[in-house]
Amino acid sequence: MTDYSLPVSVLSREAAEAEIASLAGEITRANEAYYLRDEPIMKDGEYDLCKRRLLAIEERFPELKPVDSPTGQIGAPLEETFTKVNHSAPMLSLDNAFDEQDVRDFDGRVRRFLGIGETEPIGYCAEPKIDGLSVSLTYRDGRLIRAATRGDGTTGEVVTENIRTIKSIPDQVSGAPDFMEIRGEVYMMQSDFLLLNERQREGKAKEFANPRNAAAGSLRQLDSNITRSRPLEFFVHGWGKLSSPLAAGQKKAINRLAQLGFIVNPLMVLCDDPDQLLAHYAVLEQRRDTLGYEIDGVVYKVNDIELQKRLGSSSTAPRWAIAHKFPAETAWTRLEAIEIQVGRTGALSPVAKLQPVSVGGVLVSNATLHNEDYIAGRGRDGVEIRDGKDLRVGDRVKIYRAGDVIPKVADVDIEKRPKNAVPFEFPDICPACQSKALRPESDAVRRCTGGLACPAQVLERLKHLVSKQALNIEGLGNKQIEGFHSEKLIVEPADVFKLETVIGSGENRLADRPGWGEVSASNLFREIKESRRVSFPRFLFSLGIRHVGEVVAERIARHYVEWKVFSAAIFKAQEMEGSAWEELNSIEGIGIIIAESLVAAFANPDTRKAIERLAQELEIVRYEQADSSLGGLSGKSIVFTGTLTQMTRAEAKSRAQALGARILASVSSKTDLLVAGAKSGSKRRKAESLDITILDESKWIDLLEGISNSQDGKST
DNA sequence: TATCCTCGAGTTCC
DNA sequence: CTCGAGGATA
Repeated sequence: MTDYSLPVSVLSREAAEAEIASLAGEITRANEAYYLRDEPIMKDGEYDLCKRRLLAIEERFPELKPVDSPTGQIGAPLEETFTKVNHSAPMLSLDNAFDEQDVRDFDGRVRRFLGIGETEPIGYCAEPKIDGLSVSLTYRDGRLIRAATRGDGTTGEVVTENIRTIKSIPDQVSGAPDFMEIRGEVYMMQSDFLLLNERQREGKAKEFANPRNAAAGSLRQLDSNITRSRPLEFFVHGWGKLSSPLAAGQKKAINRLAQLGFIVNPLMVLCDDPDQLLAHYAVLEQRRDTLGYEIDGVVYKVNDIELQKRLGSSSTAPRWAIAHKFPAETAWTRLEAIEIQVGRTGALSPVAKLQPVSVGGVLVSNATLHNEDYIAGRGRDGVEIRDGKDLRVGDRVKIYRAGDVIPKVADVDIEKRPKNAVPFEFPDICPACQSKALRPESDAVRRCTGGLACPAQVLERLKHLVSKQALNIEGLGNKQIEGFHSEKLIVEPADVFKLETVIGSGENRLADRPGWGEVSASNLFREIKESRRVSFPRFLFSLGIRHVGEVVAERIARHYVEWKVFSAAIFKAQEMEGSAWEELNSIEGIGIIIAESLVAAFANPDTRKAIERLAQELEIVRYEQADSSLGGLSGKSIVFTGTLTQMTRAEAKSRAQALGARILASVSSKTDLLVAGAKSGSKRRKAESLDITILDESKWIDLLEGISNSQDGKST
C-alpha cells in the first residue's frame, strides 16, 4: 500500500513519479474489479483518498501525468469519463397518450392483444410521471452494487458513487431477491432547485434551466462530493431483471419495494377502467402545482404482472404501459425564414428559423416543419392542420416542444400577418445540387433525384455511416466528416479506412493540422481501426439503404446469418431474376417495397462497387442470436396459419420470438414448424407436401408450457 | 381494401 | 419525438 503521509508540496520529483505509478495502478485495478466484475476490492473512502491524492500530485507535476491516467485526461469531455454498462434488461421508453381517446385506444389495444372482452375488468396502476432522470439500481444479496443512467436504453453510464449520496436510496436492503434491478426516477424538489440556483448565482456558476436539468447535471458530476451537496430525491417505479418475483401485481410489488426502504410516490392508485384513469389524471393535473416537484403526466400500467409478461414489448416500448402527458408549454414568436435541408435519402425537409424564444426554460430558434403540406396547413387526407392556416415568412407563430423535446409550430396568428406576406413556395429543385426534386403522387415528401451526384446526399450518407448506431467511429463527427469531405479526403465510404494511409504521416499529417494534435489524431486512427470489426446487421444498417433501418437490418441478418451468404444471394439476383427477391420477401416484416429497395441498391453498379470496396476494408462478423441459450425455440423457423383460440396471433408470435424463434410469413423448405389453427388452408397443404412438422393449437400450447416449465426460476 | 401496428427518417437543444 | 408509410391481417 502506498504511504500517504507526505504532503504533496514536499514530494520530490522521483517520489511523485513512483507514487503516480502506484496510485494509478491501484485505482485502475479497483475500477476494473468494481465496474467489470462487480466485486469491489477497495473501500469507498479509501478509493476516494487514492483518487484525490493522485489528482493532487498530477496537478503539481503535470508533465508526469500518464496519458491513460484514471483521473481522466485534461479537457476530456465529461461523458467520456463515465464507464458504460449494459442494462440487464433494456430500459425502454413509454408510448404517449395526449387525450382521452388515446387512453381508451390503449385499453382497447391491451384487450385485443390479450383477447379479453369489453366486459371483463383489467386493473391498471396509475402514478404521476416524474420529470427527472431514469436510473437503474442493481442489488446483489441486498447490497447496491451498481447504479446506471438510462443512456440509450441498452447501455447506460455507471454513476454508482453519485447515487450512493442520495439519502432516499438504500445502500443495503434485507429480505429482497438475491439479484434485483430496481428502476426509478431521480429528481429535485422545486424549492431545492431555487436554492441551488441562488447558490450557483452567488458562486458565479452557471444556473440551471429547470429542476430536471439541475438533477441531471448533479448526477453527472465526476466528483461525488459535489453530488452529495446537491439535494437529489428518488421515487421507485419499476424493475428490470429479478432473481425472484416481488409480487403478482404492479402495485403490490412496488409496495414491497417500499417495505425494503425505497420511496414510493404517494399518489399511486389502482384503477378498474379508463374512466377511473382519466379521473385520476384530472386530479393530478389540478394538484400539479402543489406537489413541490415537477411532473409531466401520468403513467398507466396494467397491474397484473402475468398480463404484463404476456403483452411484452415492441422494439421501443412495453405494450402494458403508457404515459398520459399534460399539455405542453407554448410561446409566441416570429417566423423569420423557412430553410430547406436535404437528408441522406434526398428528402427535402423544411425547417422554421425563428426569432429565438424561451419555451419551457429552453431557448428555441429552429422548429421542424415536416413537409410541404404541413406548411400549407393541410394534411395528406385533407385533414386540416392549424385549422387550415398556412405559414408565411413574417408570421407570428405559437411554438411548443413536442414531448418536451422537438420544437413545433402549433398555431399562427393570421391577424398579425404582415400585409406583404406571401404563401411559401416549396422549391422543386434541390437546393444542394439543382437536380429536379420530385414528389410522387402518393408521397408526402419531395426528394432530390440527384442520387450520388448530390453533394448533400453523399455527405449525409457518410455521416450516417460513421454514426453511433452504425460504425460508431468516435472522434469522426459531423464536423470532421464535413471537413474531410470538402478536402476530398473522404469521398466514398471506403475512404474512411484509407485516411491513416493518406494523412497518418508525411507532409500533410493530420496531427499537424489546426485543431488536431498527436493524441487526437492517434485516437481517431485507433477508433477507425477498432470499427473495422463490425457485426453483419450493423454493417447492413450503416449502408444507409432506404427502408433498411436497425430492425430490418437485424431481420435480414438473422435470416442470412453471414454477409457473404447475403451478398452472394443478392448479387446473383441481378442475373437470375427473382430468387433473392423471393427469399427476402419471405422474411417476416420484409415486403415488396423493402425487398425491391435492397435489390435496387445492389443492382446499381456504382453503389454495388462502393459497397464491395467498403466490405473489403472490414471484418464483418456473422450474426449471433442474442440470448440464444435461453430460447427453447432458438433458431427455429415458425409459420403460423389459421385461427387460434387460446391466444391471439400477435401474442403467439411474440411468445415464440421471445423463445428465440424466427417467424416467417410463408412456408418453404427452410421452415421448421407450422402452427396450424382452425381453418388452415394452403399453407397447411404446402407444409404437408414438404414434410414439415405441423402442430395444432393444443400441441402448440403444450410446447410453450413445456418450455416455460423447464425454464422456471431462471429469470423473470 | 381497410385497419392496425411497427419501423424509418426526419427533427432540437444541451 | 412525430409523421408517413410498409407490412400483416381480417
